[in-house]
Amino acid sequence: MNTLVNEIKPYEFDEIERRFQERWREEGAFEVSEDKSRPKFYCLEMLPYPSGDIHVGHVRNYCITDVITRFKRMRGFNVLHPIGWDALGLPAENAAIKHGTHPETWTRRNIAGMKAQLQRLGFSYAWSREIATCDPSYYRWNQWFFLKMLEKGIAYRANSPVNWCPSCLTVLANEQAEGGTCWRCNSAIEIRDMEQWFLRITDYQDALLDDMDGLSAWPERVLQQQRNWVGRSSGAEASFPIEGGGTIRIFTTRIDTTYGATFCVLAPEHPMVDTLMTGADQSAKTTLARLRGQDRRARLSGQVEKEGLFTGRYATNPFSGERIPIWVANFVLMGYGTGAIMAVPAHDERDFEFARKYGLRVHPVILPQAAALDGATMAEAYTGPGEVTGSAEFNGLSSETAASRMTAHAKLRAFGGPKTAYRLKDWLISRQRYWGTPIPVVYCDKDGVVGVNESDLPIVLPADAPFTGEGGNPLEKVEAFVKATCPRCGGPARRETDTMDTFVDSSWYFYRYCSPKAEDSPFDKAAVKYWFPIDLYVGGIEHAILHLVYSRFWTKMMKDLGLIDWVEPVARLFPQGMVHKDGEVMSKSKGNTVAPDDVIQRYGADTLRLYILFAAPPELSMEWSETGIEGPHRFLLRVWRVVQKRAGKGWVAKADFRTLSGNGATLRRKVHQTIVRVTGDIDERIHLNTAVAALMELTNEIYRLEEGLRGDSDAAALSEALDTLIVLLSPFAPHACEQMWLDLGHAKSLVDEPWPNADATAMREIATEVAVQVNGKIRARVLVPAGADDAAHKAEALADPGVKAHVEGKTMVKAIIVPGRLINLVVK
RNA sequence: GCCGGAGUGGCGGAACUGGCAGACGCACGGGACUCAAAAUCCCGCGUUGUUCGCAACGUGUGGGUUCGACCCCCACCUCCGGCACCA
Repeated sequence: MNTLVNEIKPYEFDEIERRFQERWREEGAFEVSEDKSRPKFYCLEMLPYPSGDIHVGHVRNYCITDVITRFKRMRGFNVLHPIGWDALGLPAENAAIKHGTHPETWTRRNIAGMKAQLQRLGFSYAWSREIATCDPSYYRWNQWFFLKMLEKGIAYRANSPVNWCPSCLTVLANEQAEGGTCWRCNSAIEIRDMEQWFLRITDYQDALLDDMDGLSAWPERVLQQQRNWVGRSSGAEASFPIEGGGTIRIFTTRIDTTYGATFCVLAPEHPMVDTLMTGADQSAKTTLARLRGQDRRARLSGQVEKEGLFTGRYATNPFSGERIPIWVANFVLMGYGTGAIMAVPAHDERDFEFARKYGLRVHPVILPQAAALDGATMAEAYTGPGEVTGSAEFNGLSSETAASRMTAHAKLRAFGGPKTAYRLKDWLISRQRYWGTPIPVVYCDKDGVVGVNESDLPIVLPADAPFTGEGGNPLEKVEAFVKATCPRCGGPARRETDTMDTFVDSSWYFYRYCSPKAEDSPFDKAAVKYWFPIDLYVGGIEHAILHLVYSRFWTKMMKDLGLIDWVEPVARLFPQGMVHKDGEVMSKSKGNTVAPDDVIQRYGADTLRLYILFAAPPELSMEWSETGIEGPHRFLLRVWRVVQKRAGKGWVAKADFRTLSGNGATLRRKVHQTIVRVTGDIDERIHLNTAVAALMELTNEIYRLEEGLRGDSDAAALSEALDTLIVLLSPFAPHACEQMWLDLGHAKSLVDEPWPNADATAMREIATEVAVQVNGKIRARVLVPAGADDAAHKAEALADPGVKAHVEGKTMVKAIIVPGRLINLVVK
């Protein structure tokens, strides 16, 4: 019978965790107000979609923010750490159709379940600020914003070719149909001409790019993706007169090559094509129809072979006066620039490929490094800069100079001028589905499209819509909803049944957290001014474009509405890595998820938190391993045991550490070095894995030295070590630490315990081990007293027998000495 | 093709500003405790050679700069992410 084992209180994590979770909840431990006496810290995580169950992949996101917020709070910050639910959206409606329930029932049930899961993990949320975007008290402000934007012309209705997902039965924004597939279900997108609601995000395209200069704490890869997405390119426009009347407007980034244009190309969808080809024969018309019918996805990705046809018509190059044929071809896209180009095969790869296929003339006008090019024989286009040739008065200029002179010339002669093209399109926000924010407008026979009165908000989703999955938007079938009166003339009107894209909801939710109960405005201006900007935003990299571009746009738009006076919502963005299992990203659709509940049952929430943070740096993907979790669990048990050995023996007041020596001093040095490491790892670098490693090292050191500690000073050093270990560990494993803190004799909760400062004196070493190199190779390690000068370092090195052997009989060229670290003796 | 990021033991990873490569953990091997097992504790753990003192090699490959390179430069290979017929 081992009596020692019986003396130690067992680590009953389930009981401990539930008890402290209950206490934090009762005390409202993480509720905050706009306390101006302390510096604020707003830490945000991307609000989850209540899909049903969370898996450990989600948990990772919340573990990172939880450690940081608990740490910041202990450092004296007034920390806002809110949570909410991105509760509108398609899966709820699909579930309703499948199971015969209501989307709201499904959503509320999922929220309740997921909330319980999050609480079981002990996350430090300000629960009183919880929001759900499906609450009319939330989405009424979506409607309010919409009315403001409608007034300012930022929201508008237009007929245009839009992306239609035949599986989700709704239109999608450009961003959500990238590559021609639906972002949600991957179905191939169809293009339909429909009248839809748009937000004029293109008004902000330059601001979205230029304001990035202020986003120095955003990862470059995210900025790069957003830059690509906005796709700004500077060039020029020019008109090419058509023989027999009209002009073709083209966009180019290489106006310096205009004298080399040997044909023009229009996109098959270009509005002028039909007119130009009125007289064309049947086979040409058949070809055109085929080009128009080609798979848009394949065309966009360049996987379709270049194909085109001659219209039979000619245009005139406005610079050279040259007569060039007009073609229609599938490689020119209607959605970019003007949908028409001047083709310069000698200096553009695509034009070159097309010209060679159809035997069109290749005419070089740029000389690479003054070498001549032959249009008949060149094997590929020359796309670099060079000296302009064959271009009348522009000959001899560099391509750069020629471009600006020719742009000016075009402007002077009124056939063109400078022009910037963008890839970004306006944000299409209407959706033909029920479970979203109703767009607050009515259609009146007399007044047309009219926004509802602000006093009529919110326009609430009717509870009695039929979810059959057939016959379009369920809202259309609710007579009481559709029937409306015109706010302008009071006559009969039909209510809009389209709802908003759910990305509207998530574009400004982080403002709502500042005053979630505000009733006569989307948020309280003073509260928002106090908390903004968001100091740290943690979430998945998959939102680099969609959510983060929309959010930045929304903030800029709100500034123009006079609601705020800044242009960027997020100071620092931290995209966390994904959790993988069996080499694949963990996800519901892959069926490889691990539920936190099972892990908590076996090891406890504290172990789960520690493991997730220890296994990999937060920004890298981590592989979930069933055996790896044993390490952090054993670590926690080791801490528990060494604490329990001292528990109940009373807290030892700080002794006079100046007399400390031997093991006590060694321990104390380690303690204070650990404070420096853990603080830096959490605060600046967010390298939480190495912070945990440092705490493991400290624990190992306590175990190593514990038995050799003697006397009051040593006891005080041990007491300080245990206290510090628990405080530093508490953001990672808060429940166990709260318990151990009590066991060590403290009365108050750790939640507001001040974070320790390192004592520089304690960290000072008496003597340091210094590496000795001879000609760059390590030959020995010698002990050098702290603060020793170069000569003393050198003397210690030369006294070492191992070093002597490598130096003897040779001439000392020089000695490089890095005090306290390294000595390198260079000999010949 | 273009733009980012990365490549370190059997594995996850560490090395912060050019200064002791492999911290911390997993797995594995050995030992203690035990009737036994689990748990725990201790020791070992890059490769090769070894007279057990050490020695040589070693951070994707090849070169370079430097007293000194995982770190900087040049060329290349591989992997991951993004963009891609954007004129």
